[in-house]
This record gives sequence, C-alpha cells and structure tokens, in this order.
Amino acid sequence: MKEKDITEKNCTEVRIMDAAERLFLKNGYNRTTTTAIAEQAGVTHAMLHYYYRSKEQIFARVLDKNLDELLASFHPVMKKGAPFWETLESGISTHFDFLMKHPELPAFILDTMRFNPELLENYKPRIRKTLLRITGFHYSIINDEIAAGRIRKTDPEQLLLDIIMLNLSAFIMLPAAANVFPEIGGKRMAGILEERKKEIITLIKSRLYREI
Amino acid sequence: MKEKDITEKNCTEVRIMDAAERLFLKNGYNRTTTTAIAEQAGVTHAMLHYYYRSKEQIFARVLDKNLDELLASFHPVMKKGAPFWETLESGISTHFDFLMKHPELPAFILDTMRFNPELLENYKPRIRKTLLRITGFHYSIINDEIAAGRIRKTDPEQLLLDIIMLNLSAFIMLPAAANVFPEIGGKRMAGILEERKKEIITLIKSRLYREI
DNA sequence: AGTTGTATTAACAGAGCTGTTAAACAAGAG
DNA sequence: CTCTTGTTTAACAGCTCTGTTAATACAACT
Repeated sequence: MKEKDITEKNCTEVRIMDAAERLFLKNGYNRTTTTAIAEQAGVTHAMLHYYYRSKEQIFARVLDKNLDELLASFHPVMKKGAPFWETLESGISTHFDFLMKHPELPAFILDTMRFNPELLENYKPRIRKTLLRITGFHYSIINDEIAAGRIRKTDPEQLLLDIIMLNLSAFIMLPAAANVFPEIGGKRMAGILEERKKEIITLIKSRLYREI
Repeated sequence: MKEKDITEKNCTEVRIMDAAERLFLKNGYNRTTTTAIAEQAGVTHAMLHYYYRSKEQIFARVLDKNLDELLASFHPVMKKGAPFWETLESGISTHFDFLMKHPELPAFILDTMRFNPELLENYKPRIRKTLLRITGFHYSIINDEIAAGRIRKTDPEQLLLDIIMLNLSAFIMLPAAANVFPEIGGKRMAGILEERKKEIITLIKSRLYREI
C-alpha cells in the first residue's frame, strides 16, 4: 500500500505537527506534553511516536521551521543602497512587522534559550552566522555615519541591543502583563503595539539625530 | 520539647526556604519540584510538607518576599523635589541598580505572569496600587515638562514602557543569550550591563532633549 | 481470496511528581 | 524513668509523563 499523501491537510501526520507547533510556541518544550499534543490533534499519543519517534524530534521540527523564518526575517532588513536612516528605519520596522505576524516567537526562543539550550546546539552555527551578518552590516553603516559626523557618537553594539530589546520585549512582556491585567489585552493591546512601533523608531532616531 | 528557634540559621525550616527561593527564582513555579527543593536543602521532601503544607504555599512565601522588595524598589524612584531630568535619571538608575542586585527577579516575575497568573491573584491589588502610583507620578512630571516646553512631546505611557522594557530586558535576555553563547557570560556580561545602564539613560535623555 | 505493508488502538512499563501517614527519634518536664 | 511534644524518616498512594508493543483494522496489489 502507498503512503498517505503528506501534503493532504488534516492527515494525522500534519495535524500532529500543527498541534505541536501551537503548543510548543505557546508553552515551550518542558511545559508541553506529548499527551497534550495528541489531544489537541485529536489522536492517541501513540501516533506521535509512530510518526515522529520522540518528543524531542517533534520539537526539533517545530524549532527548525520557526528558526528558519526568524533568521530569514533579518535578510530583507539588510538592504543597503537607500540612505542611512531609511535603511535603519525600514530594518526596525520590517523586523517589528515580522514579529507582529509571529508574536509568540520571541518568548518561545527566549524560553528555549533559558531552559533548553541543548536543543539549540545544532542550530548554533546557523544562528551565529546570521548574527555575524547582522552585526557586521549594522556596525558598518553606523560607523560610516559616525565617521561622516552625520549622527551622534554611539556604540553600535549597544544601539543594536536597544533595537532588539525594544522590539522583542514588546511581544514578550505585554502579553504576559495582559495575563495578569486583562484590561491591557485585546483591542487595547493592538493599539499599544501600534504606538510602540512608532515610539521605538522615534526613540532610536532621536538617539542618533538632534532634530527628528 | 520546645520549638526550634526559627531565627537559627541552618535549621531545617530556613534551609528549605532558602533552597526554595533559589530554585523558584531560577526556574519558576512549574519547573521547580518539591523533590529538588528538598535535595537542595539536604532534607527529605516530606519535610517541606511538614513545615509548609504544599508547594504552592512555599511558592507564595517566596513570591511574597520578592514582590515586596520589587514593589518597594520603586518608592525611592519617586522622590520629587530635584530638577526633572535629575529625578528621571536617578529613577532609571536606581531601578537598574536594584535589578543588578536581583538579576533573576525580572525573569521570575515574567515567568509567573506568563504561566501561573493565578498565583499572583492575591497580589494584584498591591501591584496595581504601586503601578498606579508610579504612572501617576511619572505622567505628572512628564506632562509638566511638556507643558513648559522643556522636553519634546512624548506619550508618557510609551516613555514609561521604554524605560521599563529597556531595564528589564537587559536582565531577561542577556543571561538567556549567554546560555547559548557562553562568550557573552561572565566578565563580559558585567561589562555589557555597565554599558547598558549608561546607554539606556542616554537613550531616554536624547528622546527628551535635543542636546544631551 | 490472500498477501503485504501502513495506520491505529489499547494496554502497559518505568519514571518522576505531589502529598500522606505511621512509625521512629530526640529532648525537656514531671 | 516515663510522658509529652516536636521533628524526622521511610514507605506508599495516586497521578501524569514519555515511550513501547502486541493486536487489529484497513487499503491496495496480485
């Protein structure tokens, strides 16, 4: 007999992976049980082991996919050619928009780095490579502008940390806060995030320029 | 027989609480097992239940103590009287220094908000009260300065988010990153944090003033 | 119809978790 | 010395978790 067509939506294999992705992204590796994944997918938990061998391998697939997207999201950020501030602003903005579409990703990666760094072992070279490209690009455009005296003196490393931390923490902290104070959830949250994007850009711009 | 003196260091009750605090702060509620606390304290896990009844009650004690310290840390921040920028800068700086002394606290509270908000239920009024005092104070001094035309126009809510997120994320993200890339741990981490504090202050200052 | 390989289920094994309990222990009081 | 009272231990109960396995259902090909 032939294997089931894996492209077919709603086949067991795909349902498991979808459920796994939902739960892993929401709760991280340790807090997600294979039983819960099976339940969410509407199959017995023996099926997970039949298709994917172990919890760790299911996680690896989910991680792989999402890490790829995350790392790929940095590439459009590094388009030289446009004037300096346009380049930087569009970088911040593009990255923020990507996170809007994947709001759980920052907390998911953070959780994995904190509690399951060993599961990231295989991906370290890829992460390092992307990180080096970003920092290289960022440092070069910043230092050029500083040398030309067009922006205030700034440590490029710290500026990059500013941007990354501001962008990520919006998606890490606000949902957590909304868990405790529901009044900042829902519609209000969307508004805050919209404002946040503008504020982060203004903040970085005023860090670099006197006049904004 | 008399009760054991609870002030006596190294008595079982205190050892348990110390171990519990260490582990809960490091790993959060779900990832900490009563067995691990007992092992860390060098007693059998039946003792935890003898002294503290349940895991949840031990956690409540740890949370209570640390939340108190965290909330109290905001009070010296709100000392009016000094000129505006001095007040704000010393607020940011004081808060950052407090986190330096309690580097695990931000991630601990974040984790609890994300995954065990019900354990915070009792503390919501206290948290809300402190939050209201902070925002009230912050909004008033910011709006005064804007009205007087001494700083750039700014949404006080977003500015407060800037400060909080920048301060907290230094202690949440850097240690996580160091887990995966050990080269940013240890001595280098201390350096980055020192720089970070200066950068955050400069960043906020340039957000408000053209000349810094 | 019978063979073959896949898909699925139910039951189980072994481990770890929280919490309980009955019995042993230690030390001061009468 | 014995009674009392607070402390500690070891064993267990009941649950959940990951992973395995043997039996079964099922579709397709010969």
